[in-house]
Amino acid sequence: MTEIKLYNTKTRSKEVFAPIDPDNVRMYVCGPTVYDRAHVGNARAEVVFDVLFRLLRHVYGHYGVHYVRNFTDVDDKINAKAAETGQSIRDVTDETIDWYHQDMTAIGNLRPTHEPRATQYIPQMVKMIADLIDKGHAYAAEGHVLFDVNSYADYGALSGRKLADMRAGARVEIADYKRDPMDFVLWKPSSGDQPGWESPWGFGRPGWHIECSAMALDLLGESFDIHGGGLDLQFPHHENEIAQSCCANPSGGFANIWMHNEMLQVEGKKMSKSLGNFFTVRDLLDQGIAGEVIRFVLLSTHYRSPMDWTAQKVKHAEATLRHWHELAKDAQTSGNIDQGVVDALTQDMNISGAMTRLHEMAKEIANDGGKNCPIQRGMFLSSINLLGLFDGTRADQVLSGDTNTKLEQLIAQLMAARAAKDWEEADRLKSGMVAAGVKLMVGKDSVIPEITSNFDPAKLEVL
RNA sequence: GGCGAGUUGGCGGAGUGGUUACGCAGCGGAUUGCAAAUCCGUGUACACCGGUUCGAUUCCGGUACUCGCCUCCA
Repeated sequence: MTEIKLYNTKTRSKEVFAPIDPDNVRMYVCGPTVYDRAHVGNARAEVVFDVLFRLLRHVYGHYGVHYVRNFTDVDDKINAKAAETGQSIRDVTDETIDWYHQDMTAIGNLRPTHEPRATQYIPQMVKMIADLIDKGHAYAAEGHVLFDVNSYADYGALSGRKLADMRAGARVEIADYKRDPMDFVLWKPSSGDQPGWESPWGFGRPGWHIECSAMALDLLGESFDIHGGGLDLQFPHHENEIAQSCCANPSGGFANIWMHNEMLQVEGKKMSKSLGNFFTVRDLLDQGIAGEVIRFVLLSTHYRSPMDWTAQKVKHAEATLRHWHELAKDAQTSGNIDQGVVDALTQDMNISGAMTRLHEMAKEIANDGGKNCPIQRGMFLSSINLLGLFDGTRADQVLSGDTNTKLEQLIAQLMAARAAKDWEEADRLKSGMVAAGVKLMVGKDSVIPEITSNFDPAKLEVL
């Protein structure tokens, strides 16, 4: 059995991954709050854990891995969005979930095995909250139910914080009904226009943190293997999840390995709406950047290092993928994956190392003039697939039928001009297509077009 | 204020106690109607100051700088 090493935030070290049940490997990753399009930062986390999902499946078998990624579909941001657009809350969440699936598919992410919606798990949350009250870890006050952080000695262990330090931070809401400023909400009252459910503590809605604890318990059990998410969720979200789950089910232990991906910046700066460098996956796709290119860029930096999204990286990713597509053309996936690629991934997801191996394989194939054995090329393709790289949208798939026809026409003209040694006409067609954002690889008897991110179909029409 | 991360050749970006990462760009060459693409060759870098060591970019301590989280945000 291939041995996987993963960095565990909880122990701050790389550990050999030993699943509780190798026939039922369980992973939970915090999913989006569904009020708007996924941005590139969201995408980074999803891509990272998607590669882990693929690796786990490779090692433990396709049906032996259970990956849960939730949708938070009850949240004040959603309420605000609904009020703003005049849509119902359900319409907002349904539409956003649909967008999310489209965007994730475009960048080559597999669907997790379970995608629970928080609103489907209200009874489980209520039960867990009641359980916490029974066990003396939570208390009701003025329609709220709060978790008593002082009742859990290990509170702060994941993020390495002490309660006293946290209070000194003093950026939490201090309410009269809280016994400690750090106590956080498990249940809060809803007024008429807010979404709510009946509960022993009145009509209300769950706090954010309890959602994940309840869904993880229901779908994966009291203990499971991996819990993932962005580093910004480490505190307070994951800290609170641990407190809730470990207090409700002390013998379970909750997640064994905690994994956090680092944050994403854009051109050296924090991505923010005010700086104007905030963009969604959809924005990039609309700019003609292929989904697999987005994925490649997101995978090019180790998941535990901060990464910078730059236009230059997009260009490099396009060039590399173009090359790889050319080499893997007509290859059949064999399911045989290069051991070097797998080995790199088993070292705490050293995707750069895997890419290096792919570059080596590309060189071996290219050196053979493209006439090498199908087994080698099949392995190349299968290895690329392990990273999910050819699964997203490709640049040449975003073309409309009309554009494709026009492009084929122009290429036929170019070939004819070359055959007739009409260099003037050939140059005119060639430079025109290049100006439209089509990269041309002209061989002796063929011309292969590749669409770049600058592609503008309108410029083809005038040729 | 609290917690944490990082500093690698022109750029991106892995990794290691002693041997070439890799990619891109550049340079030289092959090929080519011209380009592009492709192929061959080519680069000896690890912030600074100490310490440990036969030997450190790689371990330990410190300095400087950068960055992130702690606040809705992955």
